[in-house]
Amino acid sequence: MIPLVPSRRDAIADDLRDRILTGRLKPGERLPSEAFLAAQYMVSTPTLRNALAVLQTEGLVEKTHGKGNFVRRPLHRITYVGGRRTRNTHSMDLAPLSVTVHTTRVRARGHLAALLKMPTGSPLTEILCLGHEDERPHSLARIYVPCDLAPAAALREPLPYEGVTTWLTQLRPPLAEVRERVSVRLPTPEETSTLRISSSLAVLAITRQMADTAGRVVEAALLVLPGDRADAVFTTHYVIDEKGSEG
Amino acid sequence: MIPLVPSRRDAIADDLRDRILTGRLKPGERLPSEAFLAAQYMVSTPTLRNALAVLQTEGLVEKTHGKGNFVRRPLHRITYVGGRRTRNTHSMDLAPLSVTVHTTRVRARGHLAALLKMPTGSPLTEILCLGHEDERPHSLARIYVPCDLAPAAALREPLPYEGVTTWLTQLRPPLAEVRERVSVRLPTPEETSTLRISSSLAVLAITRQMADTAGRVVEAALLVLPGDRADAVFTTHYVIDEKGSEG
DNA sequence: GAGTGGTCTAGACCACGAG
DNA sequence: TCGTGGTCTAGACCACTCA
Repeated sequence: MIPLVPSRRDAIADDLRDRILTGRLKPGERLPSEAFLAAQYMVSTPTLRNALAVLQTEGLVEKTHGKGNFVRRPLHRITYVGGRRTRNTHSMDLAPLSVTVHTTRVRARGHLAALLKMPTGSPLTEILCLGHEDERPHSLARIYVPCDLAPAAALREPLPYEGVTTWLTQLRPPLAEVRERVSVRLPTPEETSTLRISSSLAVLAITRQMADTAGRVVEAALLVLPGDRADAVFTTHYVIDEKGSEG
Repeated sequence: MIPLVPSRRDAIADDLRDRILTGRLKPGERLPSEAFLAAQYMVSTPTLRNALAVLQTEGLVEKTHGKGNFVRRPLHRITYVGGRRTRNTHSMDLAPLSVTVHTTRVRARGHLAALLKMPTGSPLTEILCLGHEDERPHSLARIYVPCDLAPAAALREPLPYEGVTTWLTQLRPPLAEVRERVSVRLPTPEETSTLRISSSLAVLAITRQMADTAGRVVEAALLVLPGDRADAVFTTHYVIDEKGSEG
């Protein structure tokens, strides 16, 4: 299974990775040009480029056309905390990030309508949250709320992210259930440019559905967390119960 | 952002993808040879191979050295259900799969010891579960249990997967908490060959920690679910409570 | 041995970024 | 304009599978 003669590409990728991880190539630093590196490793440019592609999908190298290849300044790893969205411990989603918020009016369509259990065309407030870590985009969240629960008038003026979440929790009825579906996929071209990530860097996509005690879906959210900088944690507590029901 | 002249590679990938998704190329079918396709699209072989690489990371094409390229027979999408591991609804993990189980004795080391909150070197029973869908490997689970909770003697003879899980739930004290950490990463070379997936197909890696009412970790599990065939769902219910404590 | 994919070469030409 | 990366070519040679 493991090739006896490791490919030149992998050997070069291993060497560069090592130079990055041990700090011999520093975050933000520009790598020598591809032509130079190719000469140094005595390979052709396509081979060297393949090696860089490996490091790019690992999130270690960032390529910029016309400028050069750079050691990626590692972003802080965020832990998305699922569930536990209560009055005290509300939404730790993107906590250590500075988040820019943009709200618009949209209409439910397709998948989104189904998530919210509303008919197609229902008016929604879309809250687009883009998390930044010192100017660099980190993660993305799109939150959808039925209009009657989030009057757009109140969102005309920009709010900080915390403001939005507390405002939302105040407005809506108490939650009874949060359902979060986690999947892995490649970013859409739009996400690739918004988050400035490689199109080959997989993301954690979380679809969150929150329902009140009446079973009404009061919020749907689509979260996009690039895999090189985010995990998600879910904790389930059990009520000790002879019948074995869930906690 | 979007190139005005789409690359030949992407155009070819788009065309082949379309032929696969519309069924003009059928699951399991062998594609024409790369040389033939290259001639057909009038590109060089590396360009054609790049197009196939795109489809490979999307999980649509499976390459086999010396045999050819095949349209991947899509595996059923599995939904891993987090939490809710109770007497009634126990472990739906790999439900529709046939699972082969292999148990061994190992010793806790590094990350694993920390997960189990046991000193390095503590004896463990490792239960290796490989889920199959008609002969093809699907997903992978490695479950670790302290030896006193899982006498290896009882596992000498092979058990079906359901047998193992019910046996485990019977043996151990009632659970109080399940903690699941979800992350995205590329498969290790070992996982690549075990699961027969492309090394560029990202996987959902779930680290599961189960504790009893005394806070003892009675199980740690490392689950590997290839991103093209698995999601995970977590549901949190709230106890309505004026103090806002969690459910 | 015939046919297949896997890797690599040594260039060419284009597109982008900065001065 | 110059240096950079992005894409592509037309082959070469090796490794694997199957008859």
